[in-house]
Amino acid sequence: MEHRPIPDGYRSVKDALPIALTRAREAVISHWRPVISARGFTEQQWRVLRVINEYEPIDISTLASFSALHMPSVTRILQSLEKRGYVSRERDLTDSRRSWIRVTQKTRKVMYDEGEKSRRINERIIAEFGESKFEELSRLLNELADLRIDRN
Amino acid sequence: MEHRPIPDGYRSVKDALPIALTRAREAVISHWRPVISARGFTEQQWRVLRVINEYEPIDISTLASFSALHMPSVTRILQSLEKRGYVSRERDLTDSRRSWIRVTQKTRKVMYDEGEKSRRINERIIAEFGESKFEELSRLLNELADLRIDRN
DNA sequence: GACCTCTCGTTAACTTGTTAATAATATTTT
DNA sequence: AAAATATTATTAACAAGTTAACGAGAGGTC
Repeated sequence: MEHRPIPDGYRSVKDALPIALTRAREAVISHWRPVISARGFTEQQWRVLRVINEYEPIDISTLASFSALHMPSVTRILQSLEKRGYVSRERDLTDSRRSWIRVTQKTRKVMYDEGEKSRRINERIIAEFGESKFEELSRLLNELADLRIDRN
Repeated sequence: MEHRPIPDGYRSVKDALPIALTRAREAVISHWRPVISARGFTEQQWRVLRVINEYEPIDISTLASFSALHMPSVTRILQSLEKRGYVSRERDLTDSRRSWIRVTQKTRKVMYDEGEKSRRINERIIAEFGESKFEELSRLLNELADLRIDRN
């Protein structure tokens, strides 16, 4: 593919931040996907299970926020996970709009079984990339995510 | 939401890199989405148009790679854009599996009309975040995306 | 030329992303 | 208390993400 000159004042599309973020995310996830899908979960389902496992009991809005998924996605994911026996829900007694979600024993077993493998994958990525660069990247990403810019 | 202690050796799920990347991406995109959707495009359609506009004529595999989208997505996006008159395609004469994609005059006009606004949004984000941090982040992201780790 | 293999792009099926609307319940206002 | 407003979660509709299969060409190999 030949590269043509870019008009002044423009940065090449390929250097756009969203594309760089997408590529980086894909590079990281690609190491986990085989493990996760071998267990019969999607990446997002796995994320939801990990968040519930860590913070249970948790309500659905908080779950969506912590796992960086939209509410409709979480609704669908929970329906699937509940049907398959990986999570349970319980209506709040004082506010019946709210549900409290928990993982089941079945999930705890899966988490325990995969824990070691996940940790190794994580450590290998960090080691290969460099721990200090990893920390620096995490810092920058969080800072960018928390940026508040007025839209005028 | 109360925070409970995390088992040893585990990093909190919320600190996972994919979630941080997703949040950062959302923070950036949220500034463009209103502008793009006001023009009747999705974020991905817009990305595809920008890539074609910059590299035309371009084949579909290269287009997918440059815009960080999967082939099936690009196929669907091109069908939609072609139907609406924003792109044209032409079969390669020597290899009839391949098509060459170009933008139409209609697209060039839209790009021209939105160019100034896009540039301002971009500059505001960079200014707010800090140009040196922006460059450092871009560097780290590209390096992470290009990491090759063996999967054993 | 017949066969095998590889590549380009599309289709299919299912899950998630995205936005808007909706139902049900809580809270606030008057 | 009645009415207006806000919050929690689900549903709906369409676009894109993901994986696998498929069709149609192109490129070797015999």
